[in-house]
Amino acid sequence: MARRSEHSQQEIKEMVLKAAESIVIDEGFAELKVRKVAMEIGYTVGSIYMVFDNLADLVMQLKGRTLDDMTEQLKLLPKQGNAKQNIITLAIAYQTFACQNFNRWSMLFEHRLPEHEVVPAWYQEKVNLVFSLVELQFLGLTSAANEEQSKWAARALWSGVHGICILSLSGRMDLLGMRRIEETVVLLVENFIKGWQMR
Amino acid sequence: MARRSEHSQQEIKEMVLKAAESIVIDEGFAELKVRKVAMEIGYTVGSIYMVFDNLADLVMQLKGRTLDDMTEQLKLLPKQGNAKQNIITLAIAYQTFACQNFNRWSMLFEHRLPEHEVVPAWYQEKVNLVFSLVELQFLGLTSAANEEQSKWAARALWSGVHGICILSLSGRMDLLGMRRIEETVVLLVENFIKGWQMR
DNA sequence: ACCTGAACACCGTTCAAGT
DNA sequence: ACCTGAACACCGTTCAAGT
Repeated sequence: MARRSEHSQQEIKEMVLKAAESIVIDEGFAELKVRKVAMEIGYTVGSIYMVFDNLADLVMQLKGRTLDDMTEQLKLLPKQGNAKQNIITLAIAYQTFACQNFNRWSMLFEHRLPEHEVVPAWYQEKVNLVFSLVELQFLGLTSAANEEQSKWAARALWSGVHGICILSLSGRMDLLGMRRIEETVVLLVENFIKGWQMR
Repeated sequence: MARRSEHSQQEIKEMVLKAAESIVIDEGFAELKVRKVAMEIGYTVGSIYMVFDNLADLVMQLKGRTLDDMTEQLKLLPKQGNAKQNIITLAIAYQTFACQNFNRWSMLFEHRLPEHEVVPAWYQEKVNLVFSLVELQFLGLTSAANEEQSKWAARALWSGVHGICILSLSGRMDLLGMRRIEETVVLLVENFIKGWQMR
């Protein structure tokens, strides 16, 4: 037994992440088990702990990848001169990503670090990156806006968009269907911006 | 052994809920275990299953109680003629409840029913009750609003307020402190209503 | 050095067996 | 009828032992 060396540590790490990602996508975050991942890649449980501290570590990496995918998708969006339209486009794209990658997206918020554990800086940075895309557009919204206020407004609105996605996609709102959710997102964004611009 | 009959089924049910509630409040939802509850009330694990189908059932009852407490607190709020002010008051009260009852409030959204299980009607009704408080105020906001549109706007905004609470209280936003969160909530509400009223 | 797999502690849930 | 507590299946994690 042991000493196979068929794959480098790096390769195993990648295999684990790929396998774990598939499980989350196909069966949901609740179905992600260390033993299942190990079996999937043809190794035993112990080997997972060679490349990850523990399950929480593995999950954080997965969450990071999900944020990367989301950021990439948001960055691909066509930009126009109209900042307001860009924000609406971003909001719809966020909601679309949440719908189309529901299990991975849910994982971002279902998973909580064990008590008193701090969010790693590299992860927080990825979160900030998403927010910054909206903040950037908010700066282009009105000339007379303080940069700090702009940032603040962007985060308030983006949290709001997120709230609609969370409550809608958890079946906690009865009005359903992606179409309806998208309309709700647009409603929030348009009215908020309207109010913000005439402050 | 067995056959104690010191408490009625109803009494045991109540004892279980009280004990479970304490555990969630003091140690968080993740620390809620059947064995811990049983020990707390001086019974054995099996007895929990006399009065609840399973842990998920027990948790749903707990969540229902939390929603009841929240509704009660929101209903106690002083009402003025000004619908806009009432909505702001409601939003701040929601955020305050979330802060002051963080562990119980988090449980509402951390807990997910096992795959394909439907939310019980009685629970959905309690959720709707919360939403209805905001919807009612939205009807008083402008005379020229379609009732359906009003309801829609109320749910959009309320989801938004919830989003701010979720992201802020999970330490996912760097601007911190309850004060700052409250200001963010007010920012979202005021601008949304401003935009909504001039549509 | 790399990997195994048995072992440990800890879950939710069940149910035969006592009173 | 009420309640026990041992048993089961299933977790994450560790680590002595092999190659």
